[in-house]
Amino acid sequence: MSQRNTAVTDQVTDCPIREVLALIGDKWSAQVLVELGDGPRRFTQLERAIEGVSRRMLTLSLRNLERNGLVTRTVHPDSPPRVEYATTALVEEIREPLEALSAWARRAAPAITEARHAYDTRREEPVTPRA
Amino acid sequence: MSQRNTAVTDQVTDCPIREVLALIGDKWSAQVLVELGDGPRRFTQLERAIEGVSRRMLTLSLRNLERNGLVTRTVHPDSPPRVEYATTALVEEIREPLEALSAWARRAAPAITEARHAYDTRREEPVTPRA
DNA sequence: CTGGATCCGCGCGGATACTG
DNA sequence: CAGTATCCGCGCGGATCCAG
Repeated sequence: MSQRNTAVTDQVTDCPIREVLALIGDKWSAQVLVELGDGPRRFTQLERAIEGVSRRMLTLSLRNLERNGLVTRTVHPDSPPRVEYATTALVEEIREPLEALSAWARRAAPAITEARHAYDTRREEPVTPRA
Repeated sequence: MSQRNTAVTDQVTDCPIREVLALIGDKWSAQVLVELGDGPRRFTQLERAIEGVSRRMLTLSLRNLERNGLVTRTVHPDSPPRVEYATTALVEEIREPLEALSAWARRAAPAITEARHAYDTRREEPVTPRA
């Protein structure tokens, strides 16, 4: 079974939000779901769409999503091989809150940047009074 | 500055959902926000409420949340020291989608467990036909 | 009580090469 | 095209000790 696909998921505690993170909280899975939101995609399409992902990690992410019932994998008996991934009904149920979080991220970005700057400068000044 | 509090956050790509994960996608931050959802809490209260968290990670998580403007830290000049943490208005805006995700996690749990089981057995049988 | 400092293991994830 | 196999660095996070 190569690389243990039970990696991210399985047991956590019993905090629901932790369960969600266990499902899509790794580096690429959430973005995969986003890409699949516009309809089924082939492996290479995903690879190109998701900037910076390696084939290895894309495969692992897709395997996990598939194992947890969030993504389906259908192999078309063509040559060259042709595999399509798609989201399941389970994912539809979280599309909306996920969109809400995305929208919030965009809206809050300036405030967050400012908060970071404020925090950082607030912690630097006491160290180097002048300079 | 000790341990680089820029750990999780800062630059990612430009996928909004990745930004959210960068903010609260680490092991404990989301759960901290959940605990603070019922009102301000002291450090030790959080430590006890969040099963399995170490003082170190709780501190780091709180520092990150504070730095990104999601949590406030107020020190009451008492002896022994008394520090209270609370969520900011920024967090209020995502309480609802976060709740939605939590609710979904609870609802979907059986389906996910079943999907895992189906996937696992489906992958084991071809290996050991009998046994 | 509320942390900070240090040490360290382990697993995520990147790079690369190989395959049906 | 759609993966798999192997190697490996690095950073997350746990354990422990110390401090105001």
